[in-house]
Amino acid sequence: MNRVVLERRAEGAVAARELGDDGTTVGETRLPAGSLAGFVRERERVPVRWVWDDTTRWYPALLDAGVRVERCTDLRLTHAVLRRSPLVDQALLTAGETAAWDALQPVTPADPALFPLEDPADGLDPVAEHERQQAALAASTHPARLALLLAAESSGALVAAEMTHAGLPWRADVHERLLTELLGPRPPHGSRPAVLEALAREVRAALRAPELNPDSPGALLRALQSAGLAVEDTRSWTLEQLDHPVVGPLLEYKRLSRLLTANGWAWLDAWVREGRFRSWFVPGGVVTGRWASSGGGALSVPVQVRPAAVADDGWRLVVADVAQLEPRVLAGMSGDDAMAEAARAADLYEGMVAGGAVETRTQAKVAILGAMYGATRGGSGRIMPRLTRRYPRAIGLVEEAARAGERGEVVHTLLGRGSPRPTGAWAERAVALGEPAEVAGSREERDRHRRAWGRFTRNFVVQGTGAEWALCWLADLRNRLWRLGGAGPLQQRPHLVFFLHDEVVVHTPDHLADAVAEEVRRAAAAAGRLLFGAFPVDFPLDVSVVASWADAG
DNA sequence: AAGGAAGGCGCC
DNA sequence: AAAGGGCGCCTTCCTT
Repeated sequence: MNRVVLERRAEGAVAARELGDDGTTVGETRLPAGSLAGFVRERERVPVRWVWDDTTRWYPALLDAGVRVERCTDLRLTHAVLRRSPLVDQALLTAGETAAWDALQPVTPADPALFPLEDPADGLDPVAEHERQQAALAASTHPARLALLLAAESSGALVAAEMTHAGLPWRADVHERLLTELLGPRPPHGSRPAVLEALAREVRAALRAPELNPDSPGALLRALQSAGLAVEDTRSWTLEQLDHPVVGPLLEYKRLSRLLTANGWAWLDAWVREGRFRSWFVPGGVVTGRWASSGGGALSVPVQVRPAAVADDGWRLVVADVAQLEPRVLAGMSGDDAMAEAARAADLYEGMVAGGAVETRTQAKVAILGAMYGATRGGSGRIMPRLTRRYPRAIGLVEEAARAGERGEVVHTLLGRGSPRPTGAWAERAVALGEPAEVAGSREERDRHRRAWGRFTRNFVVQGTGAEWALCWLADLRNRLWRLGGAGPLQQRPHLVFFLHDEVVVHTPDHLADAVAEEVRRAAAAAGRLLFGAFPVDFPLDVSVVASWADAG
């Protein structure tokens, strides 16, 4: 399949350079300003991979023009992956431009408009960068895995742009009704809603602190202590342990205050337009490969307000999430037959009980989370030896990742995404043994940092490979949805509107909802095969076809 | 006035 | 024996 490299020129013109299979230029088209969308639409009739510096700089305008692309290489994202991958010879990526590619940031429509050719991306040569990346990939120790990662990462960039373009269907009227029921009518700017004000009065009375502002953690802590309560912080979890009349109203105040500040009327004003919630998804925004988001808190849309996410008339939401993604990924990447056997159950934790590793589901969950996060709250520590005997490869993999991190080494995901190098005095010690003591901090402090980094690398390999599975799922699903039909632009077909780590939401015409649900499952199975080949690890989904997101699950 | 740290809490 | 991963974003509070 040919590739076409797009490059901005002066005055809004674009150069499109066609590369043949061997990477040599076989043609070049110069496009005057305004003609790019038409060119891309035509060229898409024959399979092509677009190569561009950064999807956020090209794709939103194409989508606005009604043009969808099948595949791309996002050089900014693939550069970032390759630069950190321990499977790659970094010398092959090095050039005068490398630092500029390292520094390149995605853009959002909210960014101040850049004047033409003032964008740092415009000083970069995408053809040269693409050649360096292809050479590095070809020479890497696992070119097939890395190539899959680069393709998935780039597909993710397309999905992210498409999800922002389409937006998550959001009924402001439903949301406002919910706010009014819980908080009272919208108050004038700067004052508390009636329900919150009443709760604040109750809190002040219970603590005999008539001037208290319950939003001030410091003042609240002092008031609690003056009332004779032995607390060191004001977290909800701490307050729940207390027996005092203030606890009820204070917890309710915190719950509703959180709703008001995070997803209240101001949030609606800022983020919901024309029936859609539009935030920006940031592929590769997290070092592990998970996505970040920007604007509106898309990574934490509370269950409380999900009733407002409602499909259009004649449309449905297909909501799908993977049960226990990360333990399943751990079973697959470690090749642990016993854990894969447990993962054959719809509930992996029940599978562990059935396999005799533990007595109860709760034990199973605590133990697995402990193994993946490095936590051992009492009970988990006692179960670990049994877990290690029963699942030697799975537990061995995360333990080795933790030890490597503690030694200051880089670890990597199944497909080759590398962890960051540790910084700080303890890491320098780890690398250069025998340095003078007392360089920075106490021995205890250094050990604390070392163990914390071990917990990070322990989790990195699992979280990061989980993110790779999810990217493959998403990329395959995107293409399946497109093929499901329709002739119109994206928003008239089934399309993705939300993605969060192990969960997707598809907005689809009613009559295609069941077909979408089936494709979501097939895409999950395909992702499992892409990452783990024939190794038998299942990724069962919970799939709901609903009018409102709140009805899923 | 602006910026950042800290406390806190929502999501996976 | 103990050891809790990754985010975004709100308000308060302090510094510059």
